[in-house]
Amino acid sequence: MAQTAAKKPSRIQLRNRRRIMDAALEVFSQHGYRGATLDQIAEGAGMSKPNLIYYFDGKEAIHVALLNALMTEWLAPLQDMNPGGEPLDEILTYVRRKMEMSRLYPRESRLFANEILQGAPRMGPHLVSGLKPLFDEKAALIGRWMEDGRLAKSDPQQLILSIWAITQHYADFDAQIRALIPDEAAGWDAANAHVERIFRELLTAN
Amino acid sequence: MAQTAAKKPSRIQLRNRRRIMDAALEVFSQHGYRGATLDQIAEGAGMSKPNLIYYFDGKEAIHVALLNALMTEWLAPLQDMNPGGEPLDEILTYVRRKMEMSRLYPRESRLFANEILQGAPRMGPHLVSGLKPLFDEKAALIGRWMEDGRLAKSDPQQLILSIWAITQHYADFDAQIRALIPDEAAGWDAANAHVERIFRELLTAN
DNA sequence: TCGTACCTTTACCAAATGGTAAAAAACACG
DNA sequence: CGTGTTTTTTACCATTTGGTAAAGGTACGA
Repeated sequence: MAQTAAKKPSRIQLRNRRRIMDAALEVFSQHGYRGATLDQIAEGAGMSKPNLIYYFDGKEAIHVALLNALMTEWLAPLQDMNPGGEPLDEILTYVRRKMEMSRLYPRESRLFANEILQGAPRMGPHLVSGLKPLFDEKAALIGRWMEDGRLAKSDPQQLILSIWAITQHYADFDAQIRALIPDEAAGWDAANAHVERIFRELLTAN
Repeated sequence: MAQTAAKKPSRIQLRNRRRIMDAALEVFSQHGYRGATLDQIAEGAGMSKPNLIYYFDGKEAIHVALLNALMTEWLAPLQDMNPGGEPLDEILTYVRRKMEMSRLYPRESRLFANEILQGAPRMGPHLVSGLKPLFDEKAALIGRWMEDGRLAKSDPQQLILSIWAITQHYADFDAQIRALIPDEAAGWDAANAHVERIFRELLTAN
């Protein structure tokens, strides 16, 4: 049972698992859970299907492993929002980092979007146990900043949602955006400027 | 060939096609294209699978029919943005109508999101031929309003994108939102207020 | 009421898909 | 080397799934 991994993982194991996760991210993010096939993932990972199964208990196990790994990295920018910092800076920095993630890691964003779109069937608990505490903590922090008059008042929870909505949109709806704005040149610059402007105006309203 | 529909569709045909589209919307929006099965749709429509195929040429034909129907209704609010109206009102009305659509027709929003997420494989042409002209027209309109000093200046294309991002997020990421903000009571009121505030601040910035 | 066109069901099918069994190959290491 | 363990391959399999063939019902105008 390579999966239980109570022992030390061998070099080969490490390499192949990484390959699998990589290929799986590609396939799952592009086709969704049910649209992805083990054959596609196996081909992407450069190994046979039974060999996949040797490293992961099955299709669902791969997907869950991906989501788990994703969750951790994904939350870092929010986690880094510093209660001791300058409120506007902290939030705009968060916004910028989210934009950067959408630009650099669109597959991860789409994997997540796919899962949520379908009702988070393999992630519901994770949302509540992993994301919600952080969400509540940071919403409370922002709320305090607003109370202290360091930011224009608005609904902190809604604020976070709208940051997610706008920033992730650039990754998730990339196909649409490219169809509507074919000019790729200043694409990300215009997007970054606009998004920053939105939240700056909102948070510094008189 | 019931599908070519060069004749008058009978009562039964009308009724059954509507049933199928309804069931298909439910299934496709929840599971994505490949995750949906004809059996599920057939069951939802209350008929046998071969009977489905009698009314539509196949799985893909149903999906395409859905997307086509969706496109038309979906564009109405943007189409209604009136060049003769008061700019801020026109845009905020558009925002409100989009929020209303997310609240009332989340399945349609998710169907669309699913298709875009996967690269718009069955919709690419439609985006360019149907959506892009309208997008360009309205972006130009908003641009003129800004030039005339009737709205705070920003990037009109990005503005429209951000309206879509935020409003559709409430439908597409509903599962996440409900996990994070279980209090359903003032959910839509808070969302509506926040979203309106965002765009009001942006468009009336000094 | 009869015929015809429309609608529905029953019985299938080929391909795809997630997964298994077991033998063969590669490897680690004393 | 030789031997026990890890990794990979080959050959399958049961189920699911999109779709078809063809016969049986049903509505409805003449």
